[in-house]
Amino acid sequence: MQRMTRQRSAVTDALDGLEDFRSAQQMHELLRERGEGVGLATVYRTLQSLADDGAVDVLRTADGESVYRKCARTGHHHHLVCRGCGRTAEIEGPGVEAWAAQVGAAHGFDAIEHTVELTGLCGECRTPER
Amino acid sequence: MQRMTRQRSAVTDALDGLEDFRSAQQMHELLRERGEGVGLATVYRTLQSLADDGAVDVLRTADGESVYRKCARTGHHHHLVCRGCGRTAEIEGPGVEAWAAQVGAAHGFDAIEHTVELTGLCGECRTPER
DNA sequence: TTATCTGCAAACATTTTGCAGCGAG
DNA sequence: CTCGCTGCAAAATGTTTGCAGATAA
Repeated sequence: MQRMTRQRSAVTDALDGLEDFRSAQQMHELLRERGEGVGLATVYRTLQSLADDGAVDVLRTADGESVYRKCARTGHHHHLVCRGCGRTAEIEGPGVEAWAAQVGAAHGFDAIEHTVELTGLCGECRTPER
Repeated sequence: MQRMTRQRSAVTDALDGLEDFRSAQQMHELLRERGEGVGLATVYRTLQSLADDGAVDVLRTADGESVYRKCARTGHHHHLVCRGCGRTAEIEGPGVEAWAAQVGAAHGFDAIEHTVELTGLCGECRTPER
């Protein structure tokens, strides 16, 4: 069904080494830096096929980019990203999972998935020149 | 600050008459059908400025379009979107806001903003042919 | 061998922007 | 009268696709 090509394993390997979401373009650049040249179109095609297989999670950012992350079925968690420096902290939402399922059920929805992303300013970025 | 032009009121009037999300392009076409010609760029600019003012909610569809709806509820709230038919329900997260702020503070982050989107399958989409 | 994958560049879709002219205040 | 707003078309952005050649099986 799917051939195991150099490019495809390069993409999946890169994904395995990452914990958070990356855009297709970021993946493309990352692979380029590693010396594993992969065409941008191939990155898109590969990520898309992985997403179709449910091997990665896809998410759309506020500015219209698709971001991908290896599907960590176990140990779901969320991120807290600094708007200033991009630093990220991993967090776990004890109540959020339950809240999502409950709210969904209350509206007659099933198979609930949730996206929770937090952004803020970390200690170092909180007091810039202002 | 903002001038009340024919185009701007055409857009806000159209929004007032709608209950659900529409894309900028749909709004553009709707206005055209009404005979109230408004340039596509103006529709984008107007919707964007309304969004900045918090007068409309913005949401990105799975295929990358931005959709807008008049902000019914005052104050911050979230959405539950059906992956099958796109139907949306407004929800409020009593605990989520507090949880976000608290988690942020625990990591030394300030000025927390959060993105929470829930997707699921609504009652009618739950049992398709698959 | 051969059907699939890849790379490139051109095509696409959505959104943004530059600029001259219009018009609200 | 003055700026901000508008419309148009061109540009930018992110993603998809056609096709010839490479390649896994």
